[in-house]
Amino acid sequence: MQVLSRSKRRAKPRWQRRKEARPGEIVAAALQVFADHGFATSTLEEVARRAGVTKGTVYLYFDSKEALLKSVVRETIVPAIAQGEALAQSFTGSARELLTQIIRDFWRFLCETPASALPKLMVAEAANFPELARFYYQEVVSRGQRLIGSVLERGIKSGEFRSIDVGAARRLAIAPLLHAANWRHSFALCTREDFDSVAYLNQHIDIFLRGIAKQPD
Amino acid sequence: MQVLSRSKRRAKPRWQRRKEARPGEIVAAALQVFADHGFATSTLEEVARRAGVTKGTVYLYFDSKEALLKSVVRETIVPAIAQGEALAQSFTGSARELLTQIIRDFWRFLCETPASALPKLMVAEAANFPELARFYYQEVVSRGQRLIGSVLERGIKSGEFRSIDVGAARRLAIAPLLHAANWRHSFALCTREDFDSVAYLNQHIDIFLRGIAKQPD
Amino acid sequence: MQVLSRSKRRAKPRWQRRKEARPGEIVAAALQVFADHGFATSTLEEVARRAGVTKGTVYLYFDSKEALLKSVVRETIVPAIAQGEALAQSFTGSARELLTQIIRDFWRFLCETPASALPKLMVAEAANFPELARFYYQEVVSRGQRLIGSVLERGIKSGEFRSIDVGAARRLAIAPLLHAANWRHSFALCTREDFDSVAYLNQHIDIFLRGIAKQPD
Amino acid sequence: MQVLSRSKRRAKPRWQRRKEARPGEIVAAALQVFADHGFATSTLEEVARRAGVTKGTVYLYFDSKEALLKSVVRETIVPAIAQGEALAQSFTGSARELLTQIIRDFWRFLCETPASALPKLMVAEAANFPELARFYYQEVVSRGQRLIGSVLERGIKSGEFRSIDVGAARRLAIAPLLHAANWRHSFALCTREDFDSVAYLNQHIDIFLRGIAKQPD
DNA sequence: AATGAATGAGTATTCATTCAT
DNA sequence: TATGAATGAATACTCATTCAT
Repeated sequence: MQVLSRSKRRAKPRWQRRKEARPGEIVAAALQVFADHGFATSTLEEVARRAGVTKGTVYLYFDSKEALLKSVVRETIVPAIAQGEALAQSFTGSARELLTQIIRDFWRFLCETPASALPKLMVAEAANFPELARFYYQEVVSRGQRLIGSVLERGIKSGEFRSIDVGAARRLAIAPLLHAANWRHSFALCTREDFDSVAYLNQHIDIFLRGIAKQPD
Repeated sequence: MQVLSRSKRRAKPRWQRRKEARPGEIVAAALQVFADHGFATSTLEEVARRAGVTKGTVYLYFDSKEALLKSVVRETIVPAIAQGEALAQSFTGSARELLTQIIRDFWRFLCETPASALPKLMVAEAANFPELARFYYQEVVSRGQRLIGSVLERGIKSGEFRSIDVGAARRLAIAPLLHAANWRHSFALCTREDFDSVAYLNQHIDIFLRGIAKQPD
Repeated sequence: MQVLSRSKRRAKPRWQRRKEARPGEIVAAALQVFADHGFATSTLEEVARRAGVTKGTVYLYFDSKEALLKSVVRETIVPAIAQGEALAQSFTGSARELLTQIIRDFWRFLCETPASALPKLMVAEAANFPELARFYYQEVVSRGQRLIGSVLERGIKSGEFRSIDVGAARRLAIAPLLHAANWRHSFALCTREDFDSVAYLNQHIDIFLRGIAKQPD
Repeated sequence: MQVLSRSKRRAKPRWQRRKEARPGEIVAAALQVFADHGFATSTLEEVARRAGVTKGTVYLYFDSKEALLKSVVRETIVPAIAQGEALAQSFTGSARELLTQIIRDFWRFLCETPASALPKLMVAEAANFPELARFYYQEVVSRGQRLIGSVLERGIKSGEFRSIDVGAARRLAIAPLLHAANWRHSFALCTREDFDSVAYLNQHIDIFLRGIAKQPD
């Protein structure tokens, strides 16, 4: 009797209780799916399938499709910016080196993690979800701009950089990276043209640093 | 008598017959609507309303929502690239001046016409409409890259520019413009932060030209 | 001046005034189209195209799609029944010969004219257009039944036929013809199986006459 | 407390979960609705309503309206033909008796089950759905014809029947039954004329058997 | 008399969301 | 906790019908 009931309970559990692991898996799946099709075109069915659960389960952890998107944005971004800020605080070398470092870190983050899809997603959905856009703007864009801006100012003060318009330049430092991330999630899918990302990044850093340098190399 | 003649020359006919004007108006309306909500979220109802017609009329001129998107892309883009190419051919000044000119022209096109929404649209929908993406890539992106690339090479030959990686640099010349266009159609909607586009463009040209210059200014 | 205005008026008349011919052509086209796709699935666009006019012209002569169907039924059927009735009145031979003649005439009418599509059409649409069905029932079905019935009764009186149930038998005389017409407009389209209609008709007449004959042949 | 428990065991749950029962109910409802209005004119809304579900539920079980029609045809027909074939195999009496039996069985099937709508449906939609028509032709019409044909041949060999054209005669044996089924779903709806189906069937069997008999009764 | 551009009501289909199991 | 059957609102698309030309 015992044995039977045991084998019944254990042989094939209809589902697993994994309260802790689920949300993260679902968010990861959602990021992928949203990246592939865009938010509106993605179905929760596919998100669920990729997370290895069913539609209903998604609603166990997220209130709505939009809430899921918010979580995707939040969770994918949170770890990234703070790291850059910490680096800037503790860094002792030249502004030039710091800027290079930050750009490379951001690049690695953008290229080597699934986060590369976020810029595309946010640009596409900002108009549809203003609140989310504002959150992203404040927690990511704005902080990122301040970070880059502070480094530029540090370099101007130290005499490494020319006295440039920091408000514009901090955007210019990042724009090529966002462009590359967008590319990867759009035209890269339909061309075999190679985007040599290492050369591209080096070129950007090289041109940008020369462009803002006080003394020519 | 009065009544009859009155009803006969009605003050406002229910609709007008404007075969030539319609398609253009619908495309223009569609560009706006798609720019605002993205393709998937836009309804043909709203496109029609904004074009001053009814849904049925849209289908008189376009086979499907997707076909409408294609027309939007085609008609908004075609006139732009050719103009740049013509300029490059006829230009007699320095590469530096030509590059500046092309970037400014492109900027004006991107900022002062509704075309500014296209980069966002294409990045968002490329994965969903590979054929359209390929068209855009070939007719716009690729031609634009070749154009910029040829100017860079001209400058390298003439000794104005350093011997840079043209494949990467031609992207870097444009990336900030695309970034600004995307910004305008996303975060600009939910921040009051001013994006001083004139300063931004000048700064980009300045930094980029210094960055690729052979002799420091 | 005169010449010019003349050549203008005559060179290419935008359309022809053919008030008399149009309705018939449209009805004929409609019968074909309805026969091919059924009533609901047919579009007035196609009817018009096949009649060599445009949609608007159809509405010049017919109030609605349904009215067009009515005209199709009326015009295709009216000439047929009366002819049979006339034959019966003037016929002087045996009932057997008369029945054979009527069946063969009806068969020819059903096989050699576009009318063969009508039984299918009426069966399919009777529920949707009760008034039309009633009209068809009264003007075609009922009259046809009475005609056949009278011939059968004539034969019973004359001792050629057994004393059969005329109400049923008059249907049985016609059913195989209707079946063949339906076949032609349905399964015949998707099978290469040959339907030898001559043998089929002869067989029917042969079996039916033997079946109702008083004296075996 | 009361309120809570009340709301908890609600008297009537908004819907029931009946995965097994649904498809059959929907198919049954669809057959009725299609029979009433024809395929094109029927709405899934009405099918759903008659099945006691909502539109969405129909799509849970059937891919499209057309797929639903296919299921209707398949499920309504499958059980019918095989029964006749089995009878023919095991039957030991005369061909005459067997033929009578098969015709009566088919008649009962056609009159006492919802299947009576199928001939009308198939004739009406064959042109629009050739693949479905082919399926129906092969699985129903063709098998039915072979069945009747084999009985006729058996009777010819045994000397019960004359040496008739079997290809035509097997159709003639069935045509009156199909005609009656069509009648029921068309003109029967708009006439009060009584179709005495028992007398009709008996008359058909009587006439047909006499018509093919070798020796007159 | 004829056209065909414009309309707008109607419907199949999808999918986020709910909830009985 | 997990499922997935059931819902119903939303929308692309069609086409009979109208009417300005």
